[in-house]
Amino acid sequence: MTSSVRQARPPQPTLEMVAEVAGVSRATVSRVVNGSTKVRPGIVASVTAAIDELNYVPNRAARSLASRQTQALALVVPEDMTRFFGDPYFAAVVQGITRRLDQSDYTLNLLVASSDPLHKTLRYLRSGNVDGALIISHHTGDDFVAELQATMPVVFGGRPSAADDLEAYFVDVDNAAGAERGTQRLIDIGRRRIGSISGAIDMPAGIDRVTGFQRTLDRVGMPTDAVEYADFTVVGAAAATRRLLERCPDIDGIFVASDLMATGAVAVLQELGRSVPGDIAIVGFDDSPAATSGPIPLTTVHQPSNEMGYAMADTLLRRLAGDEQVPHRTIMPTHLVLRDSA
Amino acid sequence: MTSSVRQARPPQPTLEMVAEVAGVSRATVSRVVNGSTKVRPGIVASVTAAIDELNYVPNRAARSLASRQTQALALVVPEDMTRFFGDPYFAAVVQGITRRLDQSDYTLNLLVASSDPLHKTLRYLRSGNVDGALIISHHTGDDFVAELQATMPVVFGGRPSAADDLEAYFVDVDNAAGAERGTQRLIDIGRRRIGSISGAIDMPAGIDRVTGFQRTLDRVGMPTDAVEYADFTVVGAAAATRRLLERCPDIDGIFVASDLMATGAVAVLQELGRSVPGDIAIVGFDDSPAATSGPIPLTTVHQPSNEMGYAMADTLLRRLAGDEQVPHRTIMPTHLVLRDSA
DNA sequence: TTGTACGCGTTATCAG
DNA sequence: CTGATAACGCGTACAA
Repeated sequence: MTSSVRQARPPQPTLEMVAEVAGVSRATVSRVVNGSTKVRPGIVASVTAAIDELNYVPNRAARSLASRQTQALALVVPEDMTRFFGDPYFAAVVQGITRRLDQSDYTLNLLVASSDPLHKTLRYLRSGNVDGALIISHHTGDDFVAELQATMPVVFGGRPSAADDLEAYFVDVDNAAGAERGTQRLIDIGRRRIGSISGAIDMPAGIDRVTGFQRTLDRVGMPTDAVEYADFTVVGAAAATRRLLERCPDIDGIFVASDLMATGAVAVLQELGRSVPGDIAIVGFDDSPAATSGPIPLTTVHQPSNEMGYAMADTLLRRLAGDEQVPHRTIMPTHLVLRDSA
Repeated sequence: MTSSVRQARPPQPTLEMVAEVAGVSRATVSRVVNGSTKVRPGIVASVTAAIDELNYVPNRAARSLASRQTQALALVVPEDMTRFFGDPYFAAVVQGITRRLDQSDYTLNLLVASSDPLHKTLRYLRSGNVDGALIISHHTGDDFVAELQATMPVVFGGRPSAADDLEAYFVDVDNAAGAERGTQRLIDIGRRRIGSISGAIDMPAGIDRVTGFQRTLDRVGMPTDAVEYADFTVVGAAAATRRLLERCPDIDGIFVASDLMATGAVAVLQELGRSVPGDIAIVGFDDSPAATSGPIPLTTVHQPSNEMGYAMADTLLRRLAGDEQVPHRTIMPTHLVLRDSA
C-alpha cells in the first residue's frame, strides 16, 4: 500500500487563481497585494476576500525574480558555531538586529561559518538570496569581504580591518578608549603591576583594546609588557592567564578584552589560589551576561551590543532605501560598570 | 557631488551571457552547471572557462521558480532570542544540523521567533522560501505546525504534542526513561525526600520528564508531590527552587529537568546555605556545557543533542530525496553521567 | 549530444 | 482605475 506519490501536496494558490476567483486581472490582484492606493475599494474588498478564501501567499522566488529584490538580509558571522553560541556578545547583537528588522518587512538569514564553508556562504550570498549583508566578527584574513562589497550593500559590526575599502559602512565603539577606561580603573584602585589578556589580534577590536591598554600604562610610566594574546574564547583566555602568571607572578591587576574571557581568567585564578579582587583585580569588556554569570560579578567596560546591532540593521535598511545621508561610521559610547572584581 | 545612481552595481552575469561567451546555447550551459554527463568534454571545458571568466553564479530565484525547489531548509524555533541563545542545548542541536547539511547542497535558514512574529515566520515559510522545515522546542499551543505540515515536509526535534498528526516525523529520546535514570540515582545514593524542578509543561519533553520522575518514586513508594513547575530557564528554575524549599524544607535531592535550570537551582541553594551535594543532591538533564560551567560539575542525564540535530536533518533530507523508507520516529539513547552534584 | 521553445509566478510598462 | 503583455533567469520536454 505504498503510495509513491507522497509529494502530492496541495499546490500553493497563485496570483492567477486569486484573480479568477475575484473576477479581475492578475495585475489588479498584484496591486492589492502590494497596497496600491489606486484600486477601487469595492475591488479591493473582493480581492482581499479571494485571497483569504484561497489562503494565498505570494511566491518569493517569482517576486524577487521580477522585482530584483528579496526583502531579506544576511548576517554573516565568520566563526565556528561554538564560538558564536558561546559568547553572549553575539546574542545581544543578533537581538538588536532583529529588533530593528521586526519593524520592517525584511527577514534575516543567519550565516555562521568559518573558513571551510565560507565559499559556500559566498555563493549563497551572490546568488541573489539577499539584498544586503551585515558582517560581524570579521577577521583580517577574510578576503571574501571585498568581493561581497562589490556585489551588495554591506554594513560591518566593528571597524573593518585597515586593508578594506575606506568607503565601508560600520558601527563600532571606540575600543581603545574603552580599554583605557578599564585599565585606568585598575590604576585608580592602586594596582601597580597590571597585565592584559587580549582578544584575537587578527581583529580590529582585539588590536584596539591592546592599544588602549598600553597607551594608558605608558601615560603613567608603567610597563606594558604583561600582555598575553588570546582569541576571545574561554579556553584561550585560561591558557593565556596561566602564561601571564608564570611570566609575571607579581601581577595584581588584569584587563581582559572580553567578559567571556574574563570568566576563564577568574576560574584559573581561583584554581591557583589567587583571590579576586584581593590578590588580582579584574576588569572585563562588553558588559555581557557573562559578566554576572560567574562566581564574582565583573567590573567591566560596557558597550551597547544590542544597540549596535540595531544601528547596524538601521544603517543597512536606510542604504537599501536609497538614503544618501547615511553616515559611514557610527561610533557608540562605552562606560565603566563597577562591580566586585575591581 | 552627490551621485544619485549609487546603486549602479555591476549586474550579475546570467546563463545567457555565459552561453554567449562559450559559444553555446543557454540549455547547454544549464546542463554543465547542473552536472549533466551528456555534454561533450570539450564543450564542458569551454563552458566552465566562461563561467570562471564571468564569475557566474546561478540566480536562486530564477532557479527555484523553474525547478520548484529552493535547496534551503528552515529551522523553526518558537522561542525568544534570549532563550534560544541562553540554553546551550540549542547550540548543540544546531551544530548537529549544520554538520549534516554541510555534506549536502542545502542551506539552513534559522527562524527564531515567539508568538508575535510567528505569523510572519509562517508567511515566510509558505511563500516558498524553503523545501522543508525542522521544528524544535515546539509548544502545545503552537497551532501553526499543522498548517505547515500540510505545506511541506516537516521533522520535529522532540515528539510533537499529542494533538498533532500521528504521521509526524520526529527525533527524540525517551524522556521519561531518562528522567527515571536520573531520579533513580538520587534514590541510589540514599536520598529520602526527593523533589523535582520541571521544564515547561506545555512541551512534551517537560511533561515526560515529570512523568518519569514520578513513576520512579511511585515504584519505591516515595511521595511524588515535591514538584515545582518551571519553564526551562534559569530564572524560572531559581524561583521554582525557592518555592520547593519553602514547601518542602526537608528536601535532600532534586531532579532538575535541564542542566541550565540546574545551574539556577544550585545558585539558589548556595545562596540559602545548603550545600550540594551534601545537603541536597542535584541531577540535571541534557549533559550540555551548562552542566560543567557552574561551580559544581553536575551529575546529569546525557542526551545526544548534537546527534539528534544530525538525525533530524538527515531524516528531512531523505524525505526530500523521496526516500519512502524513512522511519517516522527516531529514538536515541540516554545515559547517566556521574559528576559531583549527586 | 545540442538547441528551440515554453513555462514557473510576479512585477512593471503601457494602453485604454 | 484596470487589463494585456513583456520581462525576470533558469529548467526541461521536445525536436533536431
